[in-house]
Amino acid sequence: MLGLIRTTDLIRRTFGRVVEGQGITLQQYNVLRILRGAGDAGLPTLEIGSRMIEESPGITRLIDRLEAKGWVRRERCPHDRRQVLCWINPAGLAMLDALDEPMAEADDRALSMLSADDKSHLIRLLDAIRAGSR
Amino acid sequence: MLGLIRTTDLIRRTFGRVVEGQGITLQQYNVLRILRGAGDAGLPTLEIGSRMIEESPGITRLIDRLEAKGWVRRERCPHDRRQVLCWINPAGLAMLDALDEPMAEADDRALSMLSADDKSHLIRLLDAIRAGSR
DNA sequence: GCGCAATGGTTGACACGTCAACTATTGCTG
DNA sequence: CAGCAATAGTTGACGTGTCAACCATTGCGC
Repeated sequence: MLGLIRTTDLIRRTFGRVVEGQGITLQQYNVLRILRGAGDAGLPTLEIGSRMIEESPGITRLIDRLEAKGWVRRERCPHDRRQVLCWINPAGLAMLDALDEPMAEADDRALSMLSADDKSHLIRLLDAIRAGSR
Repeated sequence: MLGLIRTTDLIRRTFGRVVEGQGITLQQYNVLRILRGAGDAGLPTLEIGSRMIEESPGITRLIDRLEAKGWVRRERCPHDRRQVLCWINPAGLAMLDALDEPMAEADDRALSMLSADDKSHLIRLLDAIRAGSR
């Protein structure tokens, strides 16, 4: 239990330090990654939220900040005017690209001490915990 | 990586929900547990922080709130007037006691899907990650 | 077509976590 | 013993998570 929390905090900080070089936080990075994956179609606000682990109010403000920094564009959807679609813009894409390499390295380093077997076992155990904590 | 973060978030919320019945957060609960363990000797602020995973400013304010709710007493240490000692008081102890049982149950439930072997394996893997992320 | 519940978001308020800057003490060093 | 670095803690500012309350828009049922 405690080990889980401590380990995750450590990991989060490690990756946070990688992205902060670009003046961004880990959560903001995650949102941008999701938007990059969505491509030209864009994504409604809550859809982004559901791909993270967060409640909507957090998402709204997260995107407020990304928009203020000029990495994201938002527009009310014409078909369903309740929705607000979000896109990553070129500046955001460029910034993400600059992080791809360092993030991949950090990823390697973070789990380099585990064998492939260890990793898949870890994943199975974590999945089991989540499946059981319904 | 992602599994680690998702699982921990889930766990944190699960335990958070248990303690919120007493009008307390998980972090506040952790501080009180540490203070209960310290007994009559009390603990200096930063010592509490080092047993959690947090930087000092967070601790100061965490304890501000605990003191405001009447669960903790603070006093400047006479021997080293830089330090501020903290003690849990009777009201805090009573509140903690009320949580012992539900927390133990939640603990059982949270990991009930894992065998003893699985648990020790998980702990080993997590320890390995922390040891390697130096 | 009207009424109303459901859906999609936003705002306000509060608890954290973290960084940087600052105060108060200690205690070492010359 | 004067001076200064190290230690203990606090304050300010900002990003993030979460709850509750709220507004706008849709779309279903009658």
